[in-house]
Amino acid sequence: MDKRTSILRAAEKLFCELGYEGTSTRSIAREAGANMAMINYYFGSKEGVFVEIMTERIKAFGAQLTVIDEDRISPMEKLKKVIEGYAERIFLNTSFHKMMHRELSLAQRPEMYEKIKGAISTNLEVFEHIVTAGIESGDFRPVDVRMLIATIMGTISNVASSPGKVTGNTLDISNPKDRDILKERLINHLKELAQTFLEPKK
Amino acid sequence: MDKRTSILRAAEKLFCELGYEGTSTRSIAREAGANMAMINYYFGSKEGVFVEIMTERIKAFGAQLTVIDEDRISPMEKLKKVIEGYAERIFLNTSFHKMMHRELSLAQRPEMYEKIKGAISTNLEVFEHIVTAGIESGDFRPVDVRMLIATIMGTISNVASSPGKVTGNTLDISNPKDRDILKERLINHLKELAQTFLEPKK
DNA sequence: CAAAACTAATCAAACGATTGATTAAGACAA
DNA sequence: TTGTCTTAATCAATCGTTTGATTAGTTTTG
Repeated sequence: MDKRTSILRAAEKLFCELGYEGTSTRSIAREAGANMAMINYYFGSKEGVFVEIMTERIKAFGAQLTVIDEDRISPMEKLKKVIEGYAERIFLNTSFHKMMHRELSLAQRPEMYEKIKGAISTNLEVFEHIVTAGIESGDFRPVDVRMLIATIMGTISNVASSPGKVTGNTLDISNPKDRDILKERLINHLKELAQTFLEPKK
Repeated sequence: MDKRTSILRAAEKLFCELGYEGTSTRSIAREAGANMAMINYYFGSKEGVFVEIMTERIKAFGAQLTVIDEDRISPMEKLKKVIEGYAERIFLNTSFHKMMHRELSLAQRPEMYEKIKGAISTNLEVFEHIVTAGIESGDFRPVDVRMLIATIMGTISNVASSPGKVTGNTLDISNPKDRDILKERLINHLKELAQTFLEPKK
C-alpha cells in the first residue's frame, strides 16, 4: 500500500474514532507511518483528506445505485435491492457511517459540505427516480417519495447507529454473527414495510 | 441574565453549531460577553460547561415524559399522538437534537453517554408498550415492534437533521413557517405509514 | 553511453496561530 | 474588610501548515 493510500486509511480510521476536530494531522501521519508533510503534499490540507475520503465512498455508493436502476427488473425488486445494498454497505462499516452523519451535521466548513452534499444528492436522485418510476408505471401507489426515502435511510441509519435500541442489548453487536442477524432483521422489516406501504389499493 | 447563565446559553449555541471540539473557550466567552476566566471559575473546565448543559436538558426532558399511554383512546390514536409529540419536540430545537446525537456517537465522555441513553430508553419503553398493546388487542397486525419504532424515530431524526434532503432546498428551514410546513408533512407521512403498515389484513 | 537535468517522494525542523487553563490584581457589594 | 466577581495578561501545549534539504528514479541531452 502506497503512502497516499495509507494516509487515507489512517485518517479514515481516526476520523471515525475521534471525529474530524479530534484528529490531528500529527496523529494521522503517525498512524499511517508517514511524515506529516505528506498529508499536505498529497491532499493540500487536512480538509482535503476528509473530502477525498468522503467523495470516494459516496461515489462507490452512487455507482451501485445506478447499476440497480438500470437493471431490467420490476420497481419493487429494484427498491428491495436498494434497501439490501444500503443496509449491507452501512453494516459493513458502521463507524464510517456514523462519522459521516456526525461531521455533516455541523454547519461549519461550507465548501467541504457543499461538495459532499452535492455527491449525496446525486445519489438521492437515483433513489428518487426508482420510486417515481414505480409510481408512474402503476406498480406503486402515489406516496410522498422523499419522505419514503427519509424513512428507509433513517431506519437503516438509526438501527446502525444505535443497535442497542432494537436488540435491547441482548445481542453483542461487536460479534459479526449477531450483527448479521440484526442486519437481516432490518432488511426484512424494510422490505415488508415497502411492500405494504407501496402496494396499490384495490 | 447573569454571567453564569449567559455562558451556558452561549456555549450551548456554539456547541450546537460547531460541535464540542470546534468550539473554543474564547468564542464562548466572546459570545457570552464574559471573560474567558469566568468559564473555569464557574464550571472548572470546558467539559464542565458541556456536562452542565446536558444534565440541565435531560432533567427537563424527563420531566415532560408523556402520559399518552394512559389516555383512553385507541392504540392507533395513541401511536399518532406519540408521533406528533416526538416530531414537535425535536423540531422545537433541532440543533440541540443534532448535537446530542453527534456527541453521543463519538463515545467519548462515557458518563454523558450513559446518562443520555437512560433518558432515551425510558421513552422507548412507553413507545413499545403502546404498539405491543395494540397488537395484543388485535388493533394492529403483528409486526417487528422495535424495528417499527426505529423507523418512526429514524425518519423523524433523519428529516430533522437534514431537511434539505427532503425539501430539495426549496424551503428555507431557518424560516419558522417553512419549518412548520415540513414538520406537518413529516407527521402526515408517518401517520399514513403507521396506518397502512399496522392495519390488520382481512 | 554517460553526464546533466528534471521529477516525485520524503524528511526533520520550524512557522505563526490558537488551544484550554491559570495567574495576580482590581472592582464591587455586603 | 471580607468574600464574591471580573479583568487583562500570560502560560505551556498543540494545532495545521510550510519550508528547505535530500533521496532515488527517470528523461533529456551532448
